[in-house]
Amino acid sequence: MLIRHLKFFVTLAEEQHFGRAAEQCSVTQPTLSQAIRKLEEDLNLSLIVRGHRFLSLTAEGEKVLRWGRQILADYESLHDDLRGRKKGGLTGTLRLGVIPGALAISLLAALTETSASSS
Amino acid sequence: MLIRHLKFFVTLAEEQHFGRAAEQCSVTQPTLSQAIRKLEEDLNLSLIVRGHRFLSLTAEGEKVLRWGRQILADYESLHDDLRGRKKGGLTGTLRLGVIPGALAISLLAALTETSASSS
DNA sequence: TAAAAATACTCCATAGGTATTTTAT
DNA sequence: ATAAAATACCTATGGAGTATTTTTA
Repeated sequence: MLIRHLKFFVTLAEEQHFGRAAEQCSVTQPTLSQAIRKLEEDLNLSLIVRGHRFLSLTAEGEKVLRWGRQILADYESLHDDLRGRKKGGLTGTLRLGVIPGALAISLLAALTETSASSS
Repeated sequence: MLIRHLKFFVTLAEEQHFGRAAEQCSVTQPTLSQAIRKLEEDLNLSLIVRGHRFLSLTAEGEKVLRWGRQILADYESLHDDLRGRKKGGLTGTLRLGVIPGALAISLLAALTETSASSS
């Protein structure tokens, strides 16, 4: 799976239109269509409710959309980080482990000067 | 960039050894070597300090490692989510924007039932 | 009939394999 | 001599394009 193709999908979800999404990603409409099909194949589910126009995302598509955005955000942050652009504010990622029965929250990673994460 | 190749890189960082990393990823050593080179090319930086053995990660490699782990964690969470496995604890991602001069912290996204994010 | 997405095809980049070489222990 | 990574080479997959078809609004 190409990270690039996640971008196609997220753009499609925003544009609700294959042609406009393709244009925005600087690829042709068949290329974007094929990439979405490939994604569906890889994940073994359907992302889009298709008529002969774009209709909507499936429930699973909505899930994948949230995760796709997350992954793309991480990916873009990486590039910003590597290029030393910090864009004003400090941004980082925390992971919170929550133990439901115990009402305990363990803080697994803290914000560093630039950003940090751990598992 | 293939998400698969990020996995190669993270595994290599853990194993500190091309051969073992390749074996663990179920690919041959040249395949893994080539994939790492391709990553370096894509990102336009060097990830590994190479002698004729694996020596260490570069400083930039360490950065990429952190982000790679983050992206892979997201990717694996997606799969778990799609398959309805929630694995016990709830896990999510928060994004915190910090305004240095003001000592103010704005909470931009909260934890939902499964997980949520926003920008 | 116009617009949107799918289909059919072609081409080329590249992921991945096998075999081999190089070099440092 | 051995082990590790790189290199050379080959094949097959699939990403991306152009042209066309299909369908419905």
